[in-house]
Amino acid sequence: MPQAPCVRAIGSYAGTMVQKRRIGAESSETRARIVDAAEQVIRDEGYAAASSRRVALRAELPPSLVHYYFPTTDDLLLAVFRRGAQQSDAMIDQALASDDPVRALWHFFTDTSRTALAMEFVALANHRKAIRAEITRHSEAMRARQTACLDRLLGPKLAEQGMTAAAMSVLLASAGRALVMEKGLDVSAGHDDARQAVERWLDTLLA
Amino acid sequence: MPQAPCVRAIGSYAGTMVQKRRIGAESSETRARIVDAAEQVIRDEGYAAASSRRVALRAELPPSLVHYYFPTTDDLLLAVFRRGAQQSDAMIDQALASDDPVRALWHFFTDTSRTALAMEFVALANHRKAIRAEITRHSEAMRARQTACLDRLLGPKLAEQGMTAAAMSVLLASAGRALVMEKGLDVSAGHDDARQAVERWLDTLLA
DNA sequence: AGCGATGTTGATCACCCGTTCAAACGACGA
DNA sequence: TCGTCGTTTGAACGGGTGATCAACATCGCT
Repeated sequence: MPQAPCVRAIGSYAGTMVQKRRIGAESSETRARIVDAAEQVIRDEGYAAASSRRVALRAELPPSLVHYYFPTTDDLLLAVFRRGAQQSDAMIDQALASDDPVRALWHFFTDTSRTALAMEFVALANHRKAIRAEITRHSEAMRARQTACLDRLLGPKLAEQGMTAAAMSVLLASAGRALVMEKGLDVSAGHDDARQAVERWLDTLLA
Repeated sequence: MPQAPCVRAIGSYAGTMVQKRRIGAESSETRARIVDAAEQVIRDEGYAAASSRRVALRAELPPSLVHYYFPTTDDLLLAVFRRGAQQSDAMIDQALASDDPVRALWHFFTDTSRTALAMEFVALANHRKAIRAEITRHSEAMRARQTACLDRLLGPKLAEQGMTAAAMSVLLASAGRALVMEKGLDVSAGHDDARQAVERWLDTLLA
C-alpha cells in the first residue's frame, strides 16, 4: 500500500485542510544536521545570523533543504530551542536525582555551555511570539519542577529562614545566570565573593 | 577664519591621514533624533531590526542622513548604548545619594524600563566586539562604584554574615535582572517570594 | 557678493534574505 | 517494469540591507 504523501496543513477552509508543501521526516539524519548547524550559527554569530542560507552553508547542504525540513525560519528556531530545552531538562533531572541535588542544581545553573544559547533565545523572544510562547512554557515547567524538589528537600529548613522553595529556585537561577552572563562579557569583579556567599548559604541549608 | 572640514580618518599611510567622508556634528539635533529612533526600534523589534533604513523611517528622515551622522551601524549602536549607559549612571548616582541608598539601588535593579534595552545589548555583545568592549568597560565601572558605596554603608554588617560588598552588588543585580527578564517573558512563578526574601535580607542588614 | 563648511536629499552599488517552484534522483512495493 | 513517495537540487521572485556618491540647500564668515 503506498503511503499518503507527507504534507503540511497550512490552513483550512470549510473543514477541508489545504495541502501546501511536502515536509521532511522528523527522524531524518539530514534534519538533525541542519539543527546542529543552526545551533552553531546562533552560538557563534547570534540569532540574527541564523538565516536559512547561512545555516545551509555551515551544514554543507543546499539552502533549499533547510526549507524542505523547516518551511519557515520560526520552525527551524523552534526546533533548535526544543532540542536545547530537552537537553537542559535531562541535565536538571540528572542533577535532582544525584546524591547532592541542591549543589548539583547550583552547578547546573553556573554551567556555561547552555546559558549562552539560552540568552540568545531570550533576546529572540522579544520579537518572535511563537518562540516566546515556547520559552515561557518551558521556563515555567522548569521552575515548577525545581520548586517541588527543593521544597521536598529543604522545605522546613527554608521556612526557618523565612524563605520558600520557589524563592530559592528563582534566586539560585538568577545568580547562576548572572555569573555566566557576565563571564561571557569578561566582567568578573565580585564573582568569587558571590559564588562563595551562595555556597556558604547552601552549606547552612544542608548542614 | 574658515573651519577645517569635518571628516573622518579611515586609515593612515606613512603618517598622512586619509580623508574619507564628512560626518555630522555631535551636537546636532537631528543626530539626537536618530539615536532616539534607533533606541525605539531596538526596544520594539530587537537589535537585529536596527537597520539604517528602519531607523530612518521611524525618525521620519531620509536613510542617508543616518549614515551621515553614523558612518557605520556600529557607530549608531554604540551611540545608543552610550546614551543609555549615561542615563543608567545618572539613575544609580541618584539612588546612591538618596536617603535609603541600598533599597533605592534594589529598586533600580528591578526597574523594567532600562533592563529590556540592556538585554538586547548583551545579546549584541556576543558578535559585535566594539560594543562588547564598551559594555564590559561600563559594567565593570558600575560594579566598582556600587561596591564601594555598599562597602561604605554596610561593610561591617556584611562581614558579620560572611559576605562582601562585591558579592552583594553581584547578587542584588542578578536577582533584579532575573525578575525583570522573566517578567518580560510572562514567567512570574516564585517572583513574589523571591522579592520578599531579598527585601527581608535588606531589612536585616539595615536594622 | 563670494566661498567654504555644514546639512540634506535621492539614486545607486552589490549583497543577503525568506520563500517558492519545477525538475530530477533514489528506493521500494505492486 | 512502472509508479509513487521521500529526498535533493538549482534557479528564481521580490524585497531589505550597508554603504557610497554626486548633487543641492543653507548658513556664516570675509
